[in-house]
Amino acid sequence: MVEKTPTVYDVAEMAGVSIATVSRYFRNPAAVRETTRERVREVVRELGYVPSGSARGLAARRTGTIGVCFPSFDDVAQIDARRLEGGPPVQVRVDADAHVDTGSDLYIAEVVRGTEIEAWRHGFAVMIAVPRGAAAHNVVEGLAGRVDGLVTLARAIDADQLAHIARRLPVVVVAGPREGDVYDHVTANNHGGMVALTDHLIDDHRLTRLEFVGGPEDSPDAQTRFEGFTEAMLLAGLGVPERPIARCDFTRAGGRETGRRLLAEGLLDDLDGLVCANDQSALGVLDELTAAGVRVPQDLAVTGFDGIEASNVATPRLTTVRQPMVELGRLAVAQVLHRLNEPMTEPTTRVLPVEVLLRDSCGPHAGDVA
Amino acid sequence: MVEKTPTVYDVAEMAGVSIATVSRYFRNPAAVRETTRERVREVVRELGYVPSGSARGLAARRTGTIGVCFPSFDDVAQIDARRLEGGPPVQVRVDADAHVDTGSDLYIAEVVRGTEIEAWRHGFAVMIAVPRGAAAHNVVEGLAGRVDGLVTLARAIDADQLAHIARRLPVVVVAGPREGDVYDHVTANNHGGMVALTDHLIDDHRLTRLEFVGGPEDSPDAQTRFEGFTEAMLLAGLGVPERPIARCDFTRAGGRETGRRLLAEGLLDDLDGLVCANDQSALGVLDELTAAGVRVPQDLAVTGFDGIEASNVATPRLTTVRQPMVELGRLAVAQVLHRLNEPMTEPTTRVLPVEVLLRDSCGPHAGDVA
DNA sequence: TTGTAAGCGTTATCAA
DNA sequence: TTGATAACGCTTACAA
Repeated sequence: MVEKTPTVYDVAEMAGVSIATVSRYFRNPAAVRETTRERVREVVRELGYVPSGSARGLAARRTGTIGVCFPSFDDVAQIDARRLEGGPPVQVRVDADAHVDTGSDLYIAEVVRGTEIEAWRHGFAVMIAVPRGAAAHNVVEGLAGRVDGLVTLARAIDADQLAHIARRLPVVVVAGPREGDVYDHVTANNHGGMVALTDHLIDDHRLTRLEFVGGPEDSPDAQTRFEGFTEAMLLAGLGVPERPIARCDFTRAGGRETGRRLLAEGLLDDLDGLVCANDQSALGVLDELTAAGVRVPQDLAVTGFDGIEASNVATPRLTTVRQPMVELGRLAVAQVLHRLNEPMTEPTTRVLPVEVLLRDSCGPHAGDVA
Repeated sequence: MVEKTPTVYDVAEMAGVSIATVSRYFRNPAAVRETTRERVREVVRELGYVPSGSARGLAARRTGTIGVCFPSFDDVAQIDARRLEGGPPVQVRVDADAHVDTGSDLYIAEVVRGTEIEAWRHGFAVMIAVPRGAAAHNVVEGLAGRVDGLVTLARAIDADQLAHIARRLPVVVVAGPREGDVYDHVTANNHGGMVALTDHLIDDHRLTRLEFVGGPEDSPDAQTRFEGFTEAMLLAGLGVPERPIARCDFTRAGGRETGRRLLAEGLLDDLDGLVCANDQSALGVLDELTAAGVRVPQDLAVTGFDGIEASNVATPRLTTVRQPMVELGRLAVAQVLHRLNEPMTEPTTRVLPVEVLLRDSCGPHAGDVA
């Protein structure tokens, strides 16, 4: 950003054409004579001209970008404190314990990736924003003002503000159940997946004493999965726990903490299996069980939910339910785009299929299923 | 987007103030009398007013957003083909083989996460775009026109175009070496990390017959790591391979393919260890070695690079070099913001420290190191 | 195929 | 503390 920023006027003048022609050169090159086009191209190169997205958006009344909002699980204060540099260029250390420090949410990363892919397919860009901290409202408002439509994960934006911006642009909620709202929803079949998984444990492995490790209290996904679990237990005539035997925050560190607690309190002694609300927490539980000498699946079955890559690398490989995370993101964007054209149709709810992946952490498979 | 979009004019009229006051209400509320503020607030709520980011950006000559560009490793054609819906709501299947289908690049996800965090800290939004397919140029141009500065991963944007847009806004390149360019660079200490890791294999484990599994030909990171490896070998007086024993594309699937090939061709028979250019490929190699009955680390040591979570879940746990991925993203944004204020200073190169994590895949540790 | 000109919805300067 | 008003850089009829 060294030189004065050139505008259409500069290009037009230098190329000896009108600004309309310069605009056409970018928007609809075919409508410009070959020789003219060449002249404009030359000037654009020479001047280093880049069209202003703001001016474009203002004039055309569309930004060509989709907003994506998701909740943050990182500790803001901690982020603030962590310094960016310093220390020796290379540090060597024995990483004896499988410590965990990544707060990265693979699930969100995949959904975001899906939104980017679908947006790209339609020539849209993606703008991401995380409403955390005191300025959360401003973050969302800024985002809303800069995009043509918004995809938001459940719990990222408070209901009032969401209602406010939904008056101005299409909003699609990912992974949240409809709660009396009027937005389009895209979600995975959490309920069905968990029922099928629990059925498998009960029917094929003959496990009867099962408990559920829950997620955050306010996670609709975690809640739905718990309901799927209890429904399957109920239908099998088994005792149904009123609540999860424990809750954790969907992170692996949280899972380990939970694992330690359950072990310490002897809560696993009469158990056949632990059904966890997501993969990360299941992996954490697994860490602790293994460390404590509990054999999985022989002594205790453990299952996850999501189908992140780590679940497929763990020992034992984790039986889980794969959510189509990329597809969730893609479909959400597709729906935003659809509603941009068809504003007045009824709000929709799309439920994407899931896949129960039977691997090693629930016991040996009698044979192929389904 | 049902109602007519209200503007400052509508708000101003309805609140009985000028548009300037409405603008102030948003930009600098303290400069508006409390009672006036209340009146505007009321109207904004009532009208469902959301300020236009485009108009804002145009008038203020800054967008308040940072662009982030990264290369795509997904197969575009495949993306296009994959359908979004259909199939049974739940499918149950025995996932006997540790198949791999996720093309997600954890490294990129973490870097992007870092950019978002740092941008957020400064009140900026992040716009992401992937220049893939035929319209790659347009994607980048669109991005460049809509942001105040740009962070790009190496290889995402072609040199000509990068030079073009760098005339208009600050550009910071992540994970690419300076190649005669004038951009700011942020990178991890690939070289030092690999030297330290290789030294460890040689000095502490007494391994002498080592080979390197490379990454994509055009990856500067992969190249730098290979050089670190050969340098360490050379200094130890060991035979230095001219080139990697194999190359793969940084994916786990690619690693498995490589593993199979090496096994089939008997290339591992006289080897002590395999140093891989990244974690994903190391995990893939590990998959195949384990399947073939090769014991790691007893028969053969295997190491990775990156420090993604899966490397810490694998059996054996993968010895690797952890890159500060989030910090790379954060620092890149910080640098863009810095240059926005200080346009005329010399281009900088920041090299972030790495951490060699000694785990199980290189053999038992004699004791604590460093 | 090209040009003219009227917006698009803000911010910012200056004056009141 | 508030108001007029001139940019800001483009798109898009409409006319030529």
